Amino acid sequence: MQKKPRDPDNLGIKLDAQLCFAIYGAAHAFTRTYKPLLEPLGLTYPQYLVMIALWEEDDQPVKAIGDRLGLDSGTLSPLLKRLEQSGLVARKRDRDDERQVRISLTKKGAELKAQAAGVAGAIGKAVGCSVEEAVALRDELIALKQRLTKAGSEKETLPSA
Amino acid sequence: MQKKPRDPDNLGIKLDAQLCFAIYGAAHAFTRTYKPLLEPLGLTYPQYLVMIALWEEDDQPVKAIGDRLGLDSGTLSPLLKRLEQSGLVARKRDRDDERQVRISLTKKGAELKAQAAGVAGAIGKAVGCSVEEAVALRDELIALKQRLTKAGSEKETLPSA
DNA sequence: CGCAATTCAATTGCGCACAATCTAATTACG
DNA sequence: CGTAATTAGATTGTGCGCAATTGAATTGCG
Repeated sequence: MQKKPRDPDNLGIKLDAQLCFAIYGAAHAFTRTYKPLLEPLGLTYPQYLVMIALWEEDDQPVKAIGDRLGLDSGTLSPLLKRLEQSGLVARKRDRDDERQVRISLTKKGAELKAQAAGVAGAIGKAVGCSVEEAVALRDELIALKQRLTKAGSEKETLPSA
Repeated sequence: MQKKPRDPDNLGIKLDAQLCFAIYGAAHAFTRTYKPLLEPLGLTYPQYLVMIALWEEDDQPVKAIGDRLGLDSGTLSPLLKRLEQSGLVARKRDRDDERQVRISLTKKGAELKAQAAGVAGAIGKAVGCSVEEAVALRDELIALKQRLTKAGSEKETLPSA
């Protein structure tokens, strides 16, 4: 029985549909898994990602966070205000470049990192795979994202030409 | 040099964070890839998924579509109204069970399927992999989703016990 | 210096996601 | 039969995600 790859450049609508549902479902399953774990911390999933970015490097401008997460100011501005209201971050204009708003962790925000370790542990269980498998999955997702992003821009990110 | 899997049940916050960003980024990259392709059809990505479900099987109740996509009525009700306003679907109460609203394709909605084939082709190129690779990716995503969903419920979906 | 182009952030508007609540219809049970 | 429990769908409120616009600050260039 052959695998009849009769359209190498075309997934076919059936498979395309299945891939659609798969990535869509996986992403939502991920956020749904996180939600109950993050609730005790008072964070949503996107807010958690912002906090991770700040735990990795404190005192970043909005733009840098946006680049890291692939979000624009339309999403980040209100999100950061909520984090500020929660007392986790501070927002202050950069003295040298008044266009920029630098986001920094408050004491409370920095302390939250300890609790986040527990979240990571729970996710490890939920994903139900070894570190090696998690690494492999991470790399595949990154590769998928890069292929999609590359196809989308198709200009600036050319490999060598 | 060993791979020191010192916490087999714990991804570690570093890897957890990376996996977070990876799945988040991949999902968004996917929808961003679809967006310009679906715009000519007048569909958003979630609307496209609903249309796929209806192309596969016409005349479904809202509940069935929700189960297929993992969405509730809070999301689907307004979305379906927009599809109705676009003239792609019709909503009518089931005679036998007046609680149900059955969604069916209009002529226009059914005809749109032909154009969707072109979208699938473009995605095939964007994903930049063979049918076999796409199948593998799909299966991994489905497996990931199931592991996450299983961990979340931890009760009803037990494998055998 | 002076003005145009650029950059950063905020705001607005629309469309998901999802929890919580509500109404109406159906089913189950005594 | 009648009431309780269940089910389907809609509605409300909060929080993303993103395009488009706005406004302020900075940079570039003559």
